[in-house]
Amino acid sequence: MPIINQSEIARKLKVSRATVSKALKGDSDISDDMKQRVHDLAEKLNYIPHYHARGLHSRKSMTIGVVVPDISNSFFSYAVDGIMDAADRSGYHVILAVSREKSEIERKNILNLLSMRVDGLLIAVSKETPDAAIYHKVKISDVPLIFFDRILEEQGSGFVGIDDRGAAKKLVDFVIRCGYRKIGHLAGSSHVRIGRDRLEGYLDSLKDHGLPIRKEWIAEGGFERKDGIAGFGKVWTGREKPEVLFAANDQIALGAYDAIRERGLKIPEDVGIVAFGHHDFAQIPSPSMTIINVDPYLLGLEAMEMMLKFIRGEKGFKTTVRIDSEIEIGESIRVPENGGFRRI
Amino acid sequence: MPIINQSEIARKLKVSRATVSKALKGDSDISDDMKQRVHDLAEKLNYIPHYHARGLHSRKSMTIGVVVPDISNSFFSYAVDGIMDAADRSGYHVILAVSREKSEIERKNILNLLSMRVDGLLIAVSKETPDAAIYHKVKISDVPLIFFDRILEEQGSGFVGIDDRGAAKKLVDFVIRCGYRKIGHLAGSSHVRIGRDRLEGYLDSLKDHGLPIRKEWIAEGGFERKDGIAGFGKVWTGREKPEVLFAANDQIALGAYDAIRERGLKIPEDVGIVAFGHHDFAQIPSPSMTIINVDPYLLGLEAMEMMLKFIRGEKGFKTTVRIDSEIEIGESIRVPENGGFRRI
DNA sequence: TTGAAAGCGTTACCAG
DNA sequence: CTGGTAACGCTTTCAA
Repeated sequence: MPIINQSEIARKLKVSRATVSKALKGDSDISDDMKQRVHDLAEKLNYIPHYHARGLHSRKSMTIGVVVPDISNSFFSYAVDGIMDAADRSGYHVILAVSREKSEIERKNILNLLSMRVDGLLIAVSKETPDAAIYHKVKISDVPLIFFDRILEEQGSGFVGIDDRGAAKKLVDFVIRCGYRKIGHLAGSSHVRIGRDRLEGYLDSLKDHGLPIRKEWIAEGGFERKDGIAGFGKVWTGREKPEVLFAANDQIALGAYDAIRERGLKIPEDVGIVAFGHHDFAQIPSPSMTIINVDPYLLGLEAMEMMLKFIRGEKGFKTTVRIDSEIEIGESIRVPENGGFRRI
Repeated sequence: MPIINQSEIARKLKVSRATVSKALKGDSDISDDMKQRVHDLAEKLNYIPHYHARGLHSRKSMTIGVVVPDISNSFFSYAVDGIMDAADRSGYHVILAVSREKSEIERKNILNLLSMRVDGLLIAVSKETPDAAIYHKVKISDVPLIFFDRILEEQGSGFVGIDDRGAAKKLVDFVIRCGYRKIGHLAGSSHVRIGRDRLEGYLDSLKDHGLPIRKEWIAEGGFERKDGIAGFGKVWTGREKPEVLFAANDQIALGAYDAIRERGLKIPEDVGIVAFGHHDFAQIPSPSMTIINVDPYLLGLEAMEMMLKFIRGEKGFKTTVRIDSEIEIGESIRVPENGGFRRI
């Protein structure tokens, strides 16, 4: 038996459709008796309101479209968690689409969501060079657009992201406070924003503490495991070795582990490793690793909250937000026992 | 500028809405010239079809509702990946809802999805005792319902799950083929289906190989890390120790690791550990662990494919499918070098 | 307190 | 080949 509609109820009750509609939403000008009868019958006949028919009229879908590059990536799945929680609280629904890091799929996803008349779009752009045309389309269609994590330069849209530079600085500051002075950096590519920002943060910290910048201890490359292996090779050639290496992400750290193991070196005795990441590192169990723990859940929460402000037409809020991070101390470097900072 | 509609195009072109509608979907009885003009203007005015208005008429949403208990759980995020891929191929959309393992949220999610008039419902039930009423509602509303991974006894619905029993047997068979005869089991709770099935598979294998069942080497408990610690304690008390332990999941295995480390024992020299899981174990890096690798992606794929058969009204397909698993060999047990089966 | 009618964006059926 | 009209399920305004 397919789901019935209001007309059906109206017919059985020999009243008009309008009466049923009003009774169902508790409109004050329907008698309590009528309301009761309508509700009872609705329950009995298993009536379920038709969300989109309602939306057609109100021109609101109470739905936010979200596009992420990859849902199996724990970073994004936590972010989506945060997004959904924030949406829930305000009675919004979320429709999730996955772009698989392909801008073509991203384009289709966005078009679909627009077709569904979502009230807003929350997007983490794919790694591929984006299709600017689709974003132009979004813009002229007046649908609020907010980017999270990955930004696409598109003026007039909001952005919520991790404070990479600040976090990197925070982590290196910590390492320095642990007493280390010789700190290298296995950087990612400086063609990518996160690569640049993390490198900048590292440099900020060194400068702040009056430490020299030793180019031979900075290895640029990619963000893959192999880049970690190669990077370690580069910074480990000179006469003087760094005491601690700051890896720009988990894959690079993993590669460094490989290289270290291969040389018969030990962590943290011979060299310490700290890395940029979040607590659900897929490959390196975080308890054994000292990381700067970025919180994707919080990022999702903030992104959706910014969206809601946007939609409600609030004024004067910041349209660019950067999420702060916390240090999680693992066994990959030696931390002074009584330095007064077991947990930062 | 809000998104325009067909009427707008019709007005500007001084033709009827019907003509525009037909031209846009390439109906054969519209002149090529007219089609061209309509398409051009649509493009120019940034027309985007209204998905739900269309659905209102066709009474099809081309959308499948999916409910999972937890999207940050990599098992489910991979499953959702599979679900979305299969849906995509057939032009279906997916709306994802997350129940946070709460049956009350699950109930709301289902109601929402029904309100959105999804064409089908794909559900992994939450751990809490389910609200049977909502499933009854689904049933009488004629919306196709398929459970995946976690089943709720509800006759007439499809189910796609992991073949836990077969997989457990396969893994223990492998351990036996490696030459071990003393194999214990850190079981979960036998009140839960997966606990029972994995235990059964373990027993199946022992029986098949004519090995005795040693009750003192089977520890039942829960599925948490602490249960792994406790379980190891139980099976490690007797005079004769097992050579290999089969843990019913990753958390239990992790607990066993803790207990083993605490006693100063070594893996795999003193005791081997194999476990039930999938390749993206959150806590134990899978390369170091021998596991029976279940594939959640495949599960999602199969579940959605069953749904599509259901919707298309195909006949005679199996409504219960169990997904097979593969062994992934890690360093947690010693495997004979030339046993002829480096990879199964 | 209830009902009639118009409208939301689209499609389908018939006429012309 | 094109257009008028009703219908999809619901809400809202205005009358009764």
